[in-house]
Amino acid sequence: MIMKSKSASELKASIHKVEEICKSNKLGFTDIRKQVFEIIVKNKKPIKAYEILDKISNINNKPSHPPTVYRAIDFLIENGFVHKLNSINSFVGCFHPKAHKECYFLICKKCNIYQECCDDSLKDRISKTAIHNNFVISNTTLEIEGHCQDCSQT
Amino acid sequence: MIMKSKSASELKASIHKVEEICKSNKLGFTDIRKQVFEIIVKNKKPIKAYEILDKISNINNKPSHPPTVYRAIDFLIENGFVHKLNSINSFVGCFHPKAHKECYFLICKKCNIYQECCDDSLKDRISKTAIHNNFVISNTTLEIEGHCQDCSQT
DNA sequence: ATTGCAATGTTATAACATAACATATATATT
DNA sequence: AATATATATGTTATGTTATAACATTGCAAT
Repeated sequence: MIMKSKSASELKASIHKVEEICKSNKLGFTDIRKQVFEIIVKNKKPIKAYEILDKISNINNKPSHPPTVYRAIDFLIENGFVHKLNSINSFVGCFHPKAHKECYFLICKKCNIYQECCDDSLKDRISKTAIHNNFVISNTTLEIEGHCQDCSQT
Repeated sequence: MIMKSKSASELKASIHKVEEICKSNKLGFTDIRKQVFEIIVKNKKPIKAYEILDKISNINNKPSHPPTVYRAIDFLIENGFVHKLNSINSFVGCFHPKAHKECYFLICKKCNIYQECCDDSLKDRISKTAIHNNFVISNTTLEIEGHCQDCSQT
């Protein structure tokens, strides 16, 4: 399943869902965590930590510091609300928080828009590959860089 | 196909093969590039840029600088002789230079040994996923982190 | 020999991330 | 309510990873 960008309503739903999950799991969805989460999910492209830092500083009219942002990001990743794209040191919101641990991404080098792609057969193959090697997976990074349809048709 | 570590002869063969490829493609396999390549392939684990920097400095008995190492790494990656593991900011030699563009990796968090894993059916699935999304791949990062067989049996 | 090009040297700094410790805020316990 | 405990945040400093920019070298082609 593929989505290219979130609509306003999807966005709201996404934020609401995370709030619910936090409430029912007694996770502190504090102001900063909420701010960071919203900044990430509202951004159309993967966003970098220091971009988040700037935005947070603006929102609160006072300079924030890197640890503040990175701690919030850690919390959000740990709970499956956002993902890190290692190949571009950037962060994206998860489309299906708690629905899965692993996400796979298509990242367009030109427009930078990403697509979260949770292909079951792909997931299955990766899992089989691990089993075949007696390997116990804790975390998978699959980032496919290239050009999306729009950007290929130059 | 999976390999856990290179034997001494595999190592030699690997270095020789790269030399041959460079010769026949008129690529300048200069001293520094060769040094960096050997450091990477001889290392049992993925190695970091600044570790390479230290080793280069020692070998040549004079301090080298980051750009020297990063340029050599760029050259080696461009030509498919080494890979970068984005999830751990480290570099590994490629077992099959020029035989393929993409490699997939199992990375043990405990012993740090990696396995290069060129599973065709996995390759195939990734390719199908891209096609299904009208996405043209230029580069794929698949890094599976977890525990290898030895380290699981604690 | 001089021009052009590829590679390297060198200095500085940008970009990304965390350690360590202080302070505050919330929650639970008595 | 007072105290203890844990969780979260503030703050300073620094560690780690990577590149920009420009100077220099060495070699090859005309």
